[in-house]
Amino acid sequence: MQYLQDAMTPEDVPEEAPEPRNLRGRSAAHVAERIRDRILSGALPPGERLSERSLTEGLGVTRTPLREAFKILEAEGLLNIVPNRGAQVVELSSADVDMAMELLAGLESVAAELACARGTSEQFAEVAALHARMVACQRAGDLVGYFRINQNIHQNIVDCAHNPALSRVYRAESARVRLYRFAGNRVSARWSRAVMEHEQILLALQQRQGPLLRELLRAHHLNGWHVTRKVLDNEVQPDL
Amino acid sequence: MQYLQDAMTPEDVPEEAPEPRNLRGRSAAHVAERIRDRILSGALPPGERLSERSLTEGLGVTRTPLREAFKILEAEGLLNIVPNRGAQVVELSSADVDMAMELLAGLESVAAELACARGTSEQFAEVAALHARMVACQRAGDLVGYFRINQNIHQNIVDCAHNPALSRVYRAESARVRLYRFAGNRVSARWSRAVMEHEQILLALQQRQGPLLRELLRAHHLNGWHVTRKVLDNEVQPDL
DNA sequence: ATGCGCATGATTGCATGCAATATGTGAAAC
DNA sequence: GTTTCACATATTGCATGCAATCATGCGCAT
Repeated sequence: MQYLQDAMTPEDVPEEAPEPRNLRGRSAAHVAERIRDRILSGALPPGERLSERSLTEGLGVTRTPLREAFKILEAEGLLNIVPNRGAQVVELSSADVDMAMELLAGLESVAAELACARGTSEQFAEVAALHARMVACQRAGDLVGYFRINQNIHQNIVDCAHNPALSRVYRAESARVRLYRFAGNRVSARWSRAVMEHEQILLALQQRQGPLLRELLRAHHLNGWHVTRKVLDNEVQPDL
Repeated sequence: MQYLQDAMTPEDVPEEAPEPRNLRGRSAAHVAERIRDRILSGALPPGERLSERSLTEGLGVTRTPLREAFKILEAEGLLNIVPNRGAQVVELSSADVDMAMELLAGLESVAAELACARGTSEQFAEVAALHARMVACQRAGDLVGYFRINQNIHQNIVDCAHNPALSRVYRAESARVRLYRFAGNRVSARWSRAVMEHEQILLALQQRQGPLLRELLRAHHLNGWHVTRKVLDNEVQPDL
């Protein structure tokens, strides 16, 4: 299955918090974060085999914390570890992504009603501001910025539900399919429609119309994923 | 926060598949499974500190795979690892469990419509059979059996959605709160009502009435969790 | 040419050792 | 009696070494 090479650029990786000089006790987490960023940015593409030797040299740690990081990333669903044959970046089938998208849509629909019930107007304003920035990216033809902010908007809506467990699961599952997810946006016919849908979504959120928001998000997801799926299956030529 | 000491007895842990005699390459996963079982059975209670020494002796492995297992369980949300101070079983606050229950209810409501759309009648029969066994446990006063089968029924309904990602997330989140979740069932006044609700749920599932099933599951969850919460907060004396 | 078997080097899995940090204990000061 | 500090002990973090497994290349038979 195809995937989007450049869903995320290096600038997309938030610059890490000023690390404690000595990261004793945090090596594995630190390494996992570095590798996770490389996977999510596409620098380590699906199917890529991760050799312990090259990564220890690249990251300046020894094999023990590296192997611990592998276990973390495997638990997150980003790596497969095959005994005696090392780790490789998970490759998702079209069916896998279908299922993940269905789950994400479900999580968003759950979040919708909670967000309308509990989101603060500050949070809604934040979403609105992101939307404005996304439209600016669209106008400027900045695909990468558009993707990033789009992703951000959806996460922000989920966060409006004020349920950390929901936010955490959404974030993790979203990350798993990130590379596959946004290829549909390469079809620019979809762009303007997606922006319109987002405007409706924003309105429903601000007016706290939970059931409506739920349906809008569900429809938005289905629309977007339909297009994306066709691109991934090479039925439609992307505009690049 | 209180939790249920005996939500699961050792017999509850499915006897492991006949392991390959040599588990090279599977040590960490094996160890993680053993520790996970101990946490879910309550043998390792929330807050318990896990010393590497005692676990290596108890499990017959060395520290390297044990520490890898710790990382896996931390990623699953079952352990906290504090640098230089080892691992301990996660303790959830009342608010944490609230949020997790809200998420579980949401996941079930998403599953409901999918299950009605895609579940096979064999799967529905399986759920019905589990329900019958659960009622038998209720009549026999077998609390532990009742808890286990109840949990099983809910997982089975989710599995009817035929979405592996959804099933996986539901299983993981369900495990995280298992010890806290079923204390409400210790109030036997709740038992008969819960069984009645289950009968309605089963009916809606068999008749593939998605929206109805969704509402029934949501109500079932809210009812059950309300009672459980009061027990955990010591507002109601359990019947034990 | 093609496929198979085997030797050899590379890679992984895990045990162990050493350094850094935390913890426990008792003596001294107040 | 309580508190504080120093030291001894225990525990954790990570580097490294050895054994098991895998991958690669070559010779040999077909």
